[in-house]
Amino acid sequence: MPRPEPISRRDRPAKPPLSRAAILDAAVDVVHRDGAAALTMRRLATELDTGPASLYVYVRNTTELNALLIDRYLSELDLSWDGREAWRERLQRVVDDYAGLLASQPGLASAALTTWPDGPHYLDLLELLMRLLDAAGIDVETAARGVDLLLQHATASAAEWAAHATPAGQDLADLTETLNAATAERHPSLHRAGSTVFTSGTPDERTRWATTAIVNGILAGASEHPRR
Amino acid sequence: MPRPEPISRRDRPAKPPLSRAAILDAAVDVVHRDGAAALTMRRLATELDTGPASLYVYVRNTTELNALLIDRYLSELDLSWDGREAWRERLQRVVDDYAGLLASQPGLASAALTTWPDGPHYLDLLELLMRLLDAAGIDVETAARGVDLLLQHATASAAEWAAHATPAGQDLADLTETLNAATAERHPSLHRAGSTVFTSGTPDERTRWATTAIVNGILAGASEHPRR
DNA sequence: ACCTGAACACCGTTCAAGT
DNA sequence: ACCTGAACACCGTTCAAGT
Repeated sequence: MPRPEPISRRDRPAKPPLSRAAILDAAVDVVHRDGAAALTMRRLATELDTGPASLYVYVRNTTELNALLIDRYLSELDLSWDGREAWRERLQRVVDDYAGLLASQPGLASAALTTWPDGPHYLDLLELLMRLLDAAGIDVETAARGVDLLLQHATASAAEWAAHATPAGQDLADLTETLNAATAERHPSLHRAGSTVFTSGTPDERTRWATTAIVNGILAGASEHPRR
Repeated sequence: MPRPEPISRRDRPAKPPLSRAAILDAAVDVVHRDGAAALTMRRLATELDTGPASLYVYVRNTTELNALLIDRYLSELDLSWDGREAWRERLQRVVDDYAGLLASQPGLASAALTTWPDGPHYLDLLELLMRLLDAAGIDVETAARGVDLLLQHATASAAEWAAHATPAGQDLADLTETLNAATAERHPSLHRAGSTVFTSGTPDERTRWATTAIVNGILAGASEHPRR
């Protein structure tokens, strides 16, 4: 009896050896197909045709996996600045881009909130932001705090945006309903403001407004130490 | 044979009937004893001496549970303002308090990020913030956006703080290490700034700085629409 | 040395069946 | 009508055992 031909490479590609890079590639595939929420150690192991335990040889834990993945996604962003575009415009754009990137895959943002992305592209992002704030005439210490705040804002916005887009999340109607409970007696300011003030405008526009406010705040004497 | 005495109430209190309130009480107990990360539907059911399915009669899902719980915790905060304390000071204090509250129980903050707290005390918080920004001379629409941003900041700060305090989280050393990879060629600004700029100061102090910056940003002509 | 099967200790949510 | 046992479809992580 003839030994059966091995299945051709084309039909069933040879199982590639595991490596950090191979794991990250598979992670990108999973996120692309089923969203970041589907990216679990077990799912990733299935994808790589192995058991979950094998991944732990290359990745310390889920947190580290997420940190690596975000850096990987960051590589798709334009993080250059020729110095000709006004710093304000460039800053607005990179913050928008970063928030958009994190929001593009539900779950990526919430990972970014509890994880410092770790890798060369994240450094590129930090470098760009520091350059822009330096161009704005802001001293290094203040700039570092500003970068922190801007990234926090971008990440949190993306997380909120993503959370309310999932089926388990609440939607805007819930908040409006809550606000309708505001009475003229106990909550006069809210009552006067109406139940839609907190939800007017597009999420995009609201995020841009906030970014502008933060930048203005950094410029407006934020180098002073806050009073207790 | 005499029927055994029923176990006395003192030894084994009568199983109270389920209700939203009873569930929330048990949730507070669980969080108090084992932290917000331990608050799961199953754990809560065990606590209430029933099966997890029973909870779904009173609470739609985990998201709603968290929303209710945060409001419950909010009731412990002082949300009054007599108008004598300067608005800036009062604002700083309530934001600090809110962030502290969310950070006090690991997991509460990350719930708040993806969940609008729902209940009377959350309305009290919104009311106070709107009053304070009104006292600062800010128009209603801008104030609403400002409140949004301030709460986002408080929540995100608490989430970060809590995340890095858990065993699974990264610690500051990781970020410093990442920054050490910045070279004078590719990342001159970072290289110049040094690897500790992003981690200098206490988390508390950094959060206060950011709050001040945001307030200044709201004041500093943030009522203009941002340029595209 | 490198890799992994199987186990441990969990999850949220649903639904058919009981009282 | 109200409640729930049991099941469904998952998790992250560890470690003893295999190649």
